[in-house]
Amino acid sequence: MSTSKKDAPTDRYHHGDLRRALVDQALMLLAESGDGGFSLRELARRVGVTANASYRHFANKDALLQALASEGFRRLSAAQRDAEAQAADEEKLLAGGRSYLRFAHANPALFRLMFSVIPPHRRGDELSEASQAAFETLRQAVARGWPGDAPDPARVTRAALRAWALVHGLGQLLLDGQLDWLEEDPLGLAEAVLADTV
Amino acid sequence: MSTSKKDAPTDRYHHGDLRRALVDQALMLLAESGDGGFSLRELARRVGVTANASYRHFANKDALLQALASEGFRRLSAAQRDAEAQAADEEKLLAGGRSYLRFAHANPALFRLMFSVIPPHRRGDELSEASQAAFETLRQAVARGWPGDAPDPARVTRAALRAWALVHGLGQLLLDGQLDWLEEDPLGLAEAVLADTV
DNA sequence: GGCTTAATGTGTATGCTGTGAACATAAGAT
DNA sequence: ATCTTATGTTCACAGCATACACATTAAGCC
Repeated sequence: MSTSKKDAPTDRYHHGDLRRALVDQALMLLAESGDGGFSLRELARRVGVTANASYRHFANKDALLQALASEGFRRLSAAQRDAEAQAADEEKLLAGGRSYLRFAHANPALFRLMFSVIPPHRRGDELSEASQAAFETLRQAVARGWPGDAPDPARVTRAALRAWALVHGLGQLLLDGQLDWLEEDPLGLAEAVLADTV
Repeated sequence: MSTSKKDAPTDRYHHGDLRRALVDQALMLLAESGDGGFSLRELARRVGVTANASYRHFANKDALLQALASEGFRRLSAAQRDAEAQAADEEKLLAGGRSYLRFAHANPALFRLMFSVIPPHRRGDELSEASQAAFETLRQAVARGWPGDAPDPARVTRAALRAWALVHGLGQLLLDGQLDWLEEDPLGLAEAVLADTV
């Protein structure tokens, strides 16, 4: 790694790997600004490049956001699988739910981007694939935690939906600050409510 | 009611009741545009007034949105109370939950405005009051549906939170189009999942 | 009726945004 | 060395929220 593209990223006309730099900085900018205060121009400013440079790598702002959301779904799934792997059998589902809440809490703007800003019918291929994989992760967790055996697929989906709605609702209330006035630790409260019911 | 302000609202320099006209049109514009495509300028255009005229009645865009959100909470509470009043005793809670889902489904942008766009810590007095009253409506519904007697207030709050999270999560998934790929009728699906669990 | 004053709407301007088109520069192939 | 293609820059435009000075009207007082 001496003369390759990795080194000397400073003030050359060509950036080296602008696409990756944009995505990386965008994730940080998103974390700071909430997804309202996120602008392509500010992003370009941070990366040290002209506002329009990004258009060589992303068709428009939405395409950039889709790349970020896809990354988010991959990380969320990974976090879920990790959490489930480290939990005892009968607590795997709960552990997965907890990881969902923690992900939302740690990446509020990204979470909103993934679920609310870009609705499913506007998702491109990469994002569609990533999000469906994430739901499949949830579905399998529910299927594995099933009490009896030979679960009917439709019933599993229904149960997965129920679990998702609960954990997603808690996440939304948490992110929207709707639990703030109740206790000192909103995340703890959300996890407690989750543990009550799952 | 002949020569009073109610008549002849056309092309006078003074509008008559611009504030109300702004709020009314804003609710319609919100319903059309989703809350992204909502601009003060477009609103003013519709009401037939200059873009800046609104600043005589609302300090800024946010103040207008707060007025809309307040109206939303009042309507949501009213819908809940109506639904509960018309349901049998042991179905009141479920009926309330259903009305929550229907409200979300019928007023998606307003729903998002109420819960996500304006977080609690930025709510002004009017909005704070309206939203707290709405939560109180939910809490009381949960308290009245309690199986045993003499429920501990803290337990009631906790149960209310759980119910809220479920119904709110379903509402969010519904509005975000996350249930669209599963069935033909997303609202029906959400209501079915709700009925399974409450 | 006529005057004063406060309420309300208009015009103009600023700085932000996303994005299109023409141009400039760098890197690679021949 | 020259041509091509990928990549970044400049300039331009329209839409946005919003601030400030001004015009117009309605309401209160004599």
